[in-house]
Amino acid sequence: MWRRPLRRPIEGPRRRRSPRARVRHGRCRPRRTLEGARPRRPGVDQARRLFNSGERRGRGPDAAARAPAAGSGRRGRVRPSSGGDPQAAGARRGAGSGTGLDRGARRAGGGRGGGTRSQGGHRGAGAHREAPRTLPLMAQAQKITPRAKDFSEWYNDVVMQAELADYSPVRGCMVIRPHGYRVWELMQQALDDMFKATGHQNAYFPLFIPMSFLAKEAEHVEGFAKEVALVTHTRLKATGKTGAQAVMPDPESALEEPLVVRPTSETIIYAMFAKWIQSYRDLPLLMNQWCNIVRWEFRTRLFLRTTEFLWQEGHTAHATEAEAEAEARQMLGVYRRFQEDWMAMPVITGRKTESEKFAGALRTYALEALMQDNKALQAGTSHNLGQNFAKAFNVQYQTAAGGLEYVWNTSWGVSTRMIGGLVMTHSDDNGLVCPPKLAPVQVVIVPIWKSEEERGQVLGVGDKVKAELVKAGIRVELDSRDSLKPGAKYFEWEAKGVPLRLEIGPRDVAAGQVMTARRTGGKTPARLDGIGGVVRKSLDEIQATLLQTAKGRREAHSVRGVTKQQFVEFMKGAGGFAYGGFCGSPECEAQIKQQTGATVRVLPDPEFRSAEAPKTCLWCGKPSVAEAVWAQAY
RNA sequence: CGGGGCGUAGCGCAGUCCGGUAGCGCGUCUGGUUUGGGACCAGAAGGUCCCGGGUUCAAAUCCCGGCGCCCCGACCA
Repeated sequence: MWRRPLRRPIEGPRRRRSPRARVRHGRCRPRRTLEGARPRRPGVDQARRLFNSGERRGRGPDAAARAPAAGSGRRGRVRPSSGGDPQAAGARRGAGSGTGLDRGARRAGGGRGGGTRSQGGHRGAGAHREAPRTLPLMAQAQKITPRAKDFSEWYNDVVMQAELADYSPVRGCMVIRPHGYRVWELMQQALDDMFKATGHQNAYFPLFIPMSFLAKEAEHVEGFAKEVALVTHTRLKATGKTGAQAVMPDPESALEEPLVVRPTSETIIYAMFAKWIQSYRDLPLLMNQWCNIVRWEFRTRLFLRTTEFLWQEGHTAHATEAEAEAEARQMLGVYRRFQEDWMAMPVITGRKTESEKFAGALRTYALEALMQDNKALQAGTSHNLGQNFAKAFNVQYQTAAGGLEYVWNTSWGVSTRMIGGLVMTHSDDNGLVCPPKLAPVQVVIVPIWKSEEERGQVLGVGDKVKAELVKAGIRVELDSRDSLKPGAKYFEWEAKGVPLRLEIGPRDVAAGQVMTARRTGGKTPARLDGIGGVVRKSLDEIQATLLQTAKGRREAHSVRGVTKQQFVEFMKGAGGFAYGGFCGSPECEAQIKQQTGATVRVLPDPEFRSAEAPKTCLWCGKPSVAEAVWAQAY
């Protein structure tokens, strides 16, 4: 260490740390994360954060897409320390995995970056942490906070330990790690195939949009004004100072018109459509782009809401309103199919109310899923934009009859936020549970041996099994690391969500079988011959089971025909989806939000409506104009 | 913008009140023994104690000033 030279004292007896302790606020706005720290209780757990969750919804409609962020938060997980509770056996979490994660998150001491955080709250307590107890200290690898204890913290733990993402030094922005990015790639591939099958083509439009473009559609600008990032200069200039002040934007490089970093691309895309569309023969124009988006969010959460996130935005132009409406509905259906068949996440589809629709749209349709904490997550949106943008950007076409008409547009999108939905729909206290169709690793083979001879045997069998599964098109890993015991590998792969594990030990080799263990529970032996078929079948069953389980849970947390009083209690209690009549007035909507925290998630499509249409508004008692589904939302 | 708290090894923290040249757990690296649900022993590496000034023979510790982060509220919704 070292100290520095010093001199004079001032002194005063002050206790505590002095300087720092104060914060400066100034900017401090709460941003992202939420979690707070929580006092830990002695001994057992230590740090944990809590946070509340974030409730905030997104702005507009498309909010769905937004993701969260990270930056904030969290701190690290708990780590070992004291004895943890010995949870039941299985409960503990995998060690290996943790490793990387957490750490990163919190970043370096400097603190700066984003990381870390959190600790703050806790502090004080010296008490906690007790001395290392002898027990199974080892085992204390980090655990995942149980869902029942703190859902938000559990979510962060799962994301971090599954190595889906990590906090970055950039506030509000996260890093999607390889395992998480693979999930996104699998999602992209499935969706892209569906988009192509419905006639759409991919293209790529600029990240930067002239600020004036946003202003062309009044409602649209207003919807995004508070969260756009601007590029105002084109170069830096050395100041001669050191540290963070060493460079500054060169005043002489200021742009005459700032560029907006796209919060969505309607404006730039329709500006191009105006150029490409001349006649009715050019319609419909069906396009999609996969890209990143920036929306300056304060409170961010990993995947659910981050300043920058990845998504896909489809944009189409049609000759008639009916065609545009059909397109918007069709894509909503595509999303639903994807979310149910691939993500195994049941959704309710429907229309958004005026106050929740996308800024600039005529109508917004959305998909809403119920998470395990009984809060709704908007998982995707599809908009019928009417002629709003066509008029703003002058997108006209000549009709067969020779007239000139404005086109009808649609836009629809889903984002990396779906990964957050995937996590909150299926995962458990042992970590991520990933539906087979989207699992980066669908099967992991864990060999078990004592002697070198056995090692050679089980690895030999493992290689053969792996080859057979690869041939069957299954994503499989053979974990032959010899630095970890089999049990440690189980925890690690469970945390990462691998649906099926095959254990191969000397006894199995002798018996010509392998032991199969499902992430969703249950271990059974399987013959080596025909293992490919057995695995395929198991994966299909797991996929189906996850959807059924999620559906059952959603229905168990949905209520219909409740009175106003019951509704209030429902929202105050466990929460979930509440179906009921709605008078359509923004006042009722606002009051409900204020008094219960719930909002209208959607005015459900026919298939989700109650057998008997509600006659009166569940809140004010006036005649109902539409049935609505309320819930507290992300 | 108000309130509160925090910044020490990759991560979690102790040490700060009462100045004496930095410690614990986990993780990491080596070697050996292990391996059917988170291994053990031994050894090792790893820190500009957020930054800048000041006081003092001596500063993680005291004083002043910055920066950064977290939580609550506000805002948003």
